[in-house]
Amino acid sequence: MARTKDKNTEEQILEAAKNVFQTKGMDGARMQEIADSAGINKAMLHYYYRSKQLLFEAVFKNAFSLLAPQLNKILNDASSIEEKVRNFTSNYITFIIKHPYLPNFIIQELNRNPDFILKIQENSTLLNIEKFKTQVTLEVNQGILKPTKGDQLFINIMALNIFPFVAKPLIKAFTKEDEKGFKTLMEQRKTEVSEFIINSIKQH
Amino acid sequence: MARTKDKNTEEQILEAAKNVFQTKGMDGARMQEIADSAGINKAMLHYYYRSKQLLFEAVFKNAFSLLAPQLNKILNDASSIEEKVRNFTSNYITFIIKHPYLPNFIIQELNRNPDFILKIQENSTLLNIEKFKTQVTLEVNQGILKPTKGDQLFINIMALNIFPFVAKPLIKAFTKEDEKGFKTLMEQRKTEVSEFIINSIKQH
DNA sequence: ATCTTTGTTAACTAAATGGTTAAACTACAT
DNA sequence: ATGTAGTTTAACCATTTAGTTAACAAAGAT
Repeated sequence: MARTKDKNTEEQILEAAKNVFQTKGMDGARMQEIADSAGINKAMLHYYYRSKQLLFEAVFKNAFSLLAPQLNKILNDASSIEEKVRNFTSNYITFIIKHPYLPNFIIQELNRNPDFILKIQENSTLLNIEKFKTQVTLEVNQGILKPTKGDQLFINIMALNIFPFVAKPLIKAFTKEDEKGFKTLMEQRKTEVSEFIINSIKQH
Repeated sequence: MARTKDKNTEEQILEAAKNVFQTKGMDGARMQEIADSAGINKAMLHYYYRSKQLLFEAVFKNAFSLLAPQLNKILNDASSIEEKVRNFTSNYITFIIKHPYLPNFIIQELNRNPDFILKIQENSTLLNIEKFKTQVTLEVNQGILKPTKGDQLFINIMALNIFPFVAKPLIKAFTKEDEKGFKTLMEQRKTEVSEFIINSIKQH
């Protein structure tokens, strides 16, 4: 019985591969587990994607292209720094609660193989903080912000938004919160984090 | 020729295992590579540590026991929140520059197997932020700090200090800095981060 | 109807990998 | 010098794993 289901096999594989790679990583993932999870024969993985490496790259690019527009908002839209911080923080945390394994997956795999970032930089022109830095300098000169280094501010925004999800097990251990308590903390952060940042950089 | 060198074999293995596990992770590490790196026969790994799992756990506990005193400073010493933030930030960044793979290793492996944290919680009484939270509440009531949630402040301090090292490849890509430029950014952060935090929470 | 292309499977292969074993070597106590 | 306990090695083993193959099924195209 040929699987003439609504979804085509190639997409089923990608979906299954996403789940396995994002939870186990490249080294921990097994082709057999991906096949089982997709409900198909292992040979199909190679039929559609040739090798584990290529299947992994398909998953990775997919993940990154999901994340990129989120980051783009803070780098390249027209609003003020304060608005950007507020919007980004709220949107990003909402986004990650929907895709909990994403940031950890990307960071882990980039550390394993930093060359991956080169492949990504070819495909997307973003990943450039120059515009953001210029805007920070401008708002500092206009007296809107206290003296602030654009690159450090960018790092701080990323850190405050992304880190809690990456270090989730650590944070749960320290705060003694369960899954529900952790989620509450993260919901709080949608506004807490932007207040924290704005408080620090806004000229009063 | 028996290796009657100054360092005993067991320590040589642990040192080699540390290097391999911390860069490749549990799944990516190979026992043969650890043996080669230690300059000894693979059977010795099992002679001294029985299994890959146990060798890994020895490395992990070692890594964590190196990190714990750092975190302890901010949780359990007697200074004010402002002093704690300043000292911790400067000390922690210095510490991590010396042990660059450590935070990523711990975070990656805790995500792979969150139960590890249980084993650690048995051995060390630390990992408790209650004292820190009480102190924050106290300083808020004394009018030293603006209204601030202790647990969120703790997360923010961790995030700002640890994240840049965990996400190093991403940050290098965004800021277009090379290794040297990255290190300069991190050196700046020894004071930048504490200013950023103090600015945000201190009552003026 | 049958030929061809595409999709799918079970069985197989070669290499890698964690772990074992039996023999050999070292140092030291007697 | 010899026995003994601890240490080290080369060779081996069983299993896992990514990848291949050859045969088979489905569905259009002619």
